[in-house]
Amino acid sequence: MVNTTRAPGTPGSGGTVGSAGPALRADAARNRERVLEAAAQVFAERGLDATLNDVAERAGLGVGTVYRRFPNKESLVEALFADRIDELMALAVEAVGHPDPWEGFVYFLERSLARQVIDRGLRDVLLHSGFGSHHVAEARDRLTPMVTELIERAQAGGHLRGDLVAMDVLMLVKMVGSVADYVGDDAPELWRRYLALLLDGLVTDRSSISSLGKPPSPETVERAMLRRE
Amino acid sequence: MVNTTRAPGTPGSGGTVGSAGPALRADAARNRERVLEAAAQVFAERGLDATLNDVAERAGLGVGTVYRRFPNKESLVEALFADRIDELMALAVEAVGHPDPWEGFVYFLERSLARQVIDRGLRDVLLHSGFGSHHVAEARDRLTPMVTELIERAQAGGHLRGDLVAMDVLMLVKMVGSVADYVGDDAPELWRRYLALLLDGLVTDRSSISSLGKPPSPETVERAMLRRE
DNA sequence: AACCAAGTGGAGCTACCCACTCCGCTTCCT
DNA sequence: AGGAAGCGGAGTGGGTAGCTCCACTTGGTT
Repeated sequence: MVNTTRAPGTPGSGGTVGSAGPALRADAARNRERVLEAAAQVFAERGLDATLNDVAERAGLGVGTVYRRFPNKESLVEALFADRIDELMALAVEAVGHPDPWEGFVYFLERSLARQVIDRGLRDVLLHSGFGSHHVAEARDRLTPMVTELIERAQAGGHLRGDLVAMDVLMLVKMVGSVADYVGDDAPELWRRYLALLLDGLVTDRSSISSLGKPPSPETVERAMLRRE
Repeated sequence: MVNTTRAPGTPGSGGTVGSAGPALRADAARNRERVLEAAAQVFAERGLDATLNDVAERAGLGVGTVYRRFPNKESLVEALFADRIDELMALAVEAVGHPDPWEGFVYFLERSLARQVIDRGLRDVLLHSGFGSHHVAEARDRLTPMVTELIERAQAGGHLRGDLVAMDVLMLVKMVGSVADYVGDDAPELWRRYLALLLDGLVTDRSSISSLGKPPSPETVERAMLRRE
């Protein structure tokens, strides 16, 4: 969902846009929304490599219009993903509050990965930096203590192996992410198979071995390998 | 392997090719070797994105010299990685011959990943296609039955979970690969930690839980996230 | 209804990158 | 000594992506 709450012309709206100014004309405000929606779609599908021309085309507008609202690509990306990142934080808070520590841990991994799989742009923002690295780094710093607590609770509960640390979680997310999304309609849930495998490596209690979904077809694997990710 | 377009010729010294055409001049043959060595280094360090200018510079030669021996980038890449791929096949054969089926399976994963970690170019060739995709696809087809046997033996031995298939192995390699190499001198063996985690998810017998190495530092993770891979 | 600042489109500018070529000069080898 | 093979590396061509410019349109105010 696009953040529509920011008044177009209010001073310091995005934090990035310097100029305070009069309110936007009605059509301009409408187009601003269109740009944000189009950007959300395009970046979700193709990642941050998509150009602002792509975004403009999707929005049915000219590039100039896009650049009139957002001084450059980075500011658009930031406007889009700032709240996405906050949502991840909320997810962590929610997970920490889960009655079962292990379930909370799994819940966090599963849900945050699901978001990244849906939204390739989000994965790019989180895992490949470049854009908004300031925001992301800051988010990471806020997130780390939460993850640490998530881990420690699950370890105290006896379900999670003791030698896992918060930093590992990021790496695990990256691993599963590397195997996610390739496949579009083909095998969109394949990543869950490998998350399950990983979780079975994390759990202390082997009696409850995960059941994996359908294995990938050779064609799916072929396609996965072709992606430079 | 192709030699040239304009100047036919084959190395007298190389022994890699049996072919038609006059022998290379002594200095030319020497330079050809230099090019190959430089290419091996540069591609190993920076992956296939490295340019032939980079290779030439590393070799202490001009680009023209590189292109005199190899008509284009692809032919150089192919000359370099054809036998690397064959080595992987040999590895699989060796692994299948291992007395302990589970150890054979682990051996294969561990060794082939170790190669890819050392050689970023090899990872690119195997996992991101583009170059030599014909060769790679063919190699994959030859490799698949070997991996299947590897898996089935380990499953028959009771060590490997039954729901794993050959295609999974490629995906697992990709996953671990995504987390490998970033780190240069920093934490070159970090990938083993995550391979161990995965293996613990693959094994049926939980009594032998792996001991992980040192966890990554925040700086290491930071750096890992910055890489677009 | 008239006016004009705000807004728009999209061709095109700029800057960059990389695979590859060209050609005057050098080196090997007979 | 002669000439073919080889060499260096500036330059070319082609592609891409971020961004600008400005003639034209539109919204909203008077």
